[in-house]
This record gives sequence, C-alpha cells and structure tokens, in this order.
Amino acid sequence: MTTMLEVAKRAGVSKATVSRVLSGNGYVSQETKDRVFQAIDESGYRPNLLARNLATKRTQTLGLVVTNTLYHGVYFSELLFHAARMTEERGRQLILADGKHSAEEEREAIQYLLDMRCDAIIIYPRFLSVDEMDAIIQDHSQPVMVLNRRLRKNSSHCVWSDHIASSEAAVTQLIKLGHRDIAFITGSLDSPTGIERLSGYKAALAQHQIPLRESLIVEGKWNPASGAAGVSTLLARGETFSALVASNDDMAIGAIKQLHESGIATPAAVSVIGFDDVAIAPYIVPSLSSVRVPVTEMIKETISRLIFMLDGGDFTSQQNFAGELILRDSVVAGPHR
Amino acid sequence: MTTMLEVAKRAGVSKATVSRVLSGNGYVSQETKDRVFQAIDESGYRPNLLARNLATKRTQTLGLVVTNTLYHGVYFSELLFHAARMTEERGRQLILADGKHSAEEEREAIQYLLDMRCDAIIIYPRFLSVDEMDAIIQDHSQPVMVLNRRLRKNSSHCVWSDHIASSEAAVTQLIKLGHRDIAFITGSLDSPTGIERLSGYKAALAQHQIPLRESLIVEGKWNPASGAAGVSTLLARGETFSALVASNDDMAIGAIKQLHESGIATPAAVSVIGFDDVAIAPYIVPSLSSVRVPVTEMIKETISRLIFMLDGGDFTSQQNFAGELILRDSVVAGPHR
DNA sequence: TTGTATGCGTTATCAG
DNA sequence: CTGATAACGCATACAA
Repeated sequence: MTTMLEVAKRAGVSKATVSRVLSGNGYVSQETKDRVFQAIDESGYRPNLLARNLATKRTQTLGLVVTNTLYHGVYFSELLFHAARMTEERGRQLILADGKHSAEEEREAIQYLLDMRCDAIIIYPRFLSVDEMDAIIQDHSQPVMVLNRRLRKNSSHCVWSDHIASSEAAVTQLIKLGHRDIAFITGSLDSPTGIERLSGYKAALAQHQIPLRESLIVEGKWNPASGAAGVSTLLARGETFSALVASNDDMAIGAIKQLHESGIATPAAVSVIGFDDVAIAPYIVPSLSSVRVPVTEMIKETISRLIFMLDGGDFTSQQNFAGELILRDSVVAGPHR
Repeated sequence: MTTMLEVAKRAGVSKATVSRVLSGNGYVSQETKDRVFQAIDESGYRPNLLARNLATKRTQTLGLVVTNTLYHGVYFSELLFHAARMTEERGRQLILADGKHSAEEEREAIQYLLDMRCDAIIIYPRFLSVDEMDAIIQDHSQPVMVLNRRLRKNSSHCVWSDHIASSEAAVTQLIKLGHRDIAFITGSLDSPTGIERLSGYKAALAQHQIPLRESLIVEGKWNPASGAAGVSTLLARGETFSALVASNDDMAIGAIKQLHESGIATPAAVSVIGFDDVAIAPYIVPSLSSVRVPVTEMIKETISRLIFMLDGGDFTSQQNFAGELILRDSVVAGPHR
C-alpha cells in the first residue's frame, strides 16, 4: 500500500502539504496542488482511514446494533435501508453490529462499536433493560439513541412508538365492527413490544366490557411459522373466533396460511398489527386491517438527533425542542365482514 | 477515554507490559498480570481498535458490499444474517457497505471498505461488470470474493448459481405437466440474473418446440409492485396463460395479489423462481412451485475461501481443491392443476 | 504558501 | 520477565 509519504516524495513536497490538499484545510498553491494530485494518480494512493481516524479522533461512522432475531423478514431490511440511506446522506457511514440473541451479546455488540470509536450509536434493543441502557448513555461520551423503547432517565435519547395505544386502537376497531370473539397471537412475551401489544388488546376488551378469554390468546415468536402454529393451537382448543389479531406481519402471514389449510377461508377479519408500510400480509389479503409503525420517520428522527448532538447540540438545554418523542401508530381498517 | 498508558501508570508498569497481558503474547508474571487487570477494571479501560488495527495492519473485519436495490425483502435479510453469523463464527466482524444503485456507487462502496482496511471483501454485485471485478481482484492485495456472478479470469474468486439451468428446469417442469401457455415475469433486464432466468425460460420452450410468444413476457423490477403490474400488463394485452413464472419471490407475491384482484383465483399454476428456502410466496399458495437458491451454502463457501486466503492459502496452487464452484438450484414442483 | 515536529493509542523489536 | 523506543499513517500547531 502506497502511503502519503511516498506521494509527498513523488510530488516533491512534505507530508503536511499532501495532507492539506487532501483535506482542503489550509492554503496551498494551485501548482503544487496539481503536482500532488498527479502524484496521487500515478501512485494509486489511497488514504488509510484507520490512521486518519486515529489522528482526528472522529470516524464519521454511526454504529447500529440490532438483534439477530430481527434479521429475518422485511422489517429489518427496511430498518437497515433507511438507516443506511439517511446516514450516508449526512456524509457518514453506518456500521452494523449483530446483537445476536442475548443481553450479553447485545452488550458486546455495543462495546465493539464503542471500541471502533463510532462517533455515535443507535441501539435497537431486544434483551437489554431500559435501566441498563440509561446507564450506558450516561457512562459514555458518545451520543447514543435508543429505538423502540421508552427510557426513564434519558427520555430525549429515545424514539419510540406507543404499541399499547395502537394495539388497543386496532382491537377497538374490530369491536366497533361487531366482533366479540377476537383471537390474539402475541409476539414473544420476553419482548417489551410483545407485552405492550398484548396489553393493548386486553385494554380494548376491558374498555368495552368484553370478558377476557385466555384461551383466545396464544404466544407466538414473531415469525410466520409461529403464526401458523398459533392458529393450529387455537383450533385444537376448539376455539371459535370471528376475528384474529397477529402481533406482527410475519405471524399474520403464517396465520393466514394455516387458516387456509384448515379449510377456513379468509376469516371474518384478520387485523394485522404490523411494521411500517411494507407489510406483506395486506398484500395478500387486501381486506386486512393493519397498523403502520412509522419506522422511516422514527429512524430519521433518531439520526437527526444523533447528528445534532455530534454538532454539539445539547437536549437538556433544549427541552422545548422535544422532551420526549412519541410517534403514534395509525390504524387503517379495511372493509371486512 | 482512558488509554493504555494510564492503565500502565496505575498498575506501575509500562505500556508494553499492559499490551502483553492484553494480547497474551510474551511472558508476564501472574502478579503483574493481576495488577494490570485490576487497573483495567478500576479505570474502565477499553482498547482503541483504530490504534490497534493501525499497528497490527489487520482489522479482523470482512467487508460486504450489496446494492441498495436488494435492501428490501427477505432475501437480503437472510443473506446478511448468514454472512454476519459465519463471519463472527470465524472471529471476525462483518462491515456492510451500501452499493446504492449505480456502478459508480458500487465502486465507492468497495473503495470505502478497502480504505477502512478490511482484511477481505465480499462483493454481491449488481451493476459492476465481470471484467471490472476481475480487475479489482488483481489490483488489490486483499482477498476478494464475488457472489452470484461468474468471473472470467479469477474463477476461484467467485461463487455462483446457474440461474439459466434452474430457470429452465422450472419451466420444463411446467411443460411436462402439460402447460403450453406459460407467462414469464422477468427481473430487471439490466441485471445478469434477470437475463439469465429469462434465457432459461426461452431455452426450455425451445427444447420442447414450443414457439416463443414475446407477448407472454413482461419485464419486472424484482419487487411485489412490479409483479402485480406485470400481471396487469399481461391481462391488458388480452393474453391467456395456464401458468406463470415470476423471476423471484417478491414478484410472485405481487403477481398472486393481482391475479386475485382480477378475479382469477389461484392460477392453474404459478411457479416461483425464488431465493433461498425462505420464499414467502409458497407460504401463501402452498401448491406453488419454487426454486431454492442455496444462499446459505454459497455464503459459507465464500467466507471459507476468504478465510483460507487470509491464512495464506493460495488457490492457484490448489487447483484440485476447487477450480470453480457451481451450486445448482434444485427445483421443487408442488401439485398444481 | 510550505516544512518541521509532535501526537493519536497500539504493537512489536530489542535490550536488559 | 520487563522497559524503552521505534513504527503504523495521518493531522495539525507552530515556525519559517
């Protein structure tokens, strides 16, 4: 690998001068500039970012840690797509670290990004507790933002969506349309999101004095297979229901498949509480209700805040700007019988 | 950030010693070892990977560049999932660079990974020509592997799947089952994969003396919407067909939806030429045929070769090990009418 | 406008 | 077993 020193020699200048023309900092005459560029072309020189970053103490990278368990399906793709795009629009690079499937591994992933000296970090947590993340934020000088979780202390460092409210809204829709027997496939119940969506369901029932029937609830694992299994379980229990809510798009897909295979045509109603506007299930059964979680907007807000902090912005002194961001899901109920 | 020097002072030793206990290289007495570890704990020291990598000239990272246009849908997620998992299993970190949507941007992404001094690089190309990649491989000392493309010169540096053969096999299946009017939704025709799958279709027809009807072919863009649009176009043309082949899973999903909406129930047959075993379409219409592209295996082979090269392995001197890897798709034809 | 010198945080080579 | 000290490749304050 040819280094800056070699370029300098070839151009008959010093390293410092080469560094100047490359960074654009400091004055340098047009002619030496030309000589340097020529030397660069001839030698095929490429800057060593490790060295540059070490010297400048900034890497121009944002780190993102996401659990392995999300690495399936459309949701993750979209999340990553928008995160990468927006990061690059701000002239930075996104570095992805795999949070795998445990709190310990999530910690390690964060630590890796920190050790790599990412300028800032985005955490889309799955196993880490809110308290631990609050601690992480305070222990480190790098800006940290947490996606999809509501922090207690550093409330300006998180962007979340009110899953309880949106789930409740979706179920309420069904109730208003006359449904009483509404089955519910939860997400993993070791995940806050899963728990929140379930409690939204319960809240809606309670609100309308509909007795809760535990047998109508079945726990899924966010993936299509568990959605299908959920339906099987419900049927095996001998339950009947005129509507079914799956806690995410993937499980809805699986549920639909299983209903089909069990000889049940499109159910009276299947309301999907899904992610973003790219949910596939409504694509299959157009009459499907679904909730749109605005990931795109959430990521945009997250990255904006990070960049703002990197530029020296301080949220504690800007309480009015946004103390706590709450993005509410919107419920779109399609026509169903 | 506390540095190694501070740890050294606190432990009453030199930087060198601290470095030794951390790397495990060189002898160091148990007691000083203990003192150092204690100092590390007390100070909350964390190594600066930029500095370490600069000094060692190795980053323990594999770079992966993938186009933006793939950042949607399940295929990308799976690709990334397996790549990340296997990389970490080998004790390395995967760094993803966005190839965006042009040859120039693909080049920049590769260059970035090179500048970051990734130990090796995986390219999943979309716009770059085979010749250019052959050139890239020869111009750089870092090991480079190309996924899903057949290189001319560095044939041991690529892992690909025979899309023509698998597409042909899928269509042949339909023909054997009695179909004559088989519609085909291609992928983007500026992509080699798209072209290859189309030629497989044509080859199958030719093989069975079925005249090619251009009006049964419509160009898609790999996404669900274009699959739906493709069906619309076919119907608008007044075409009738008893089978339809979509060049990937996403377009198949869109096609199914549009067929539904057009009042056409599950068609006589829809054969999906899809990716990996996570195709969603067959999940919706169980009778669907599909082709499985073994991405998992392909990535595994790719990474294995990369690591092998990093360990000093040389393929030119190991012709017998594997001159050129060809993974053939397997066709699974389900029952259809 | 340009060069010199020093620092960034580690690793690695030699002495001791 | 341990400690100076020189790289690693680049940026930058300070001189000139």
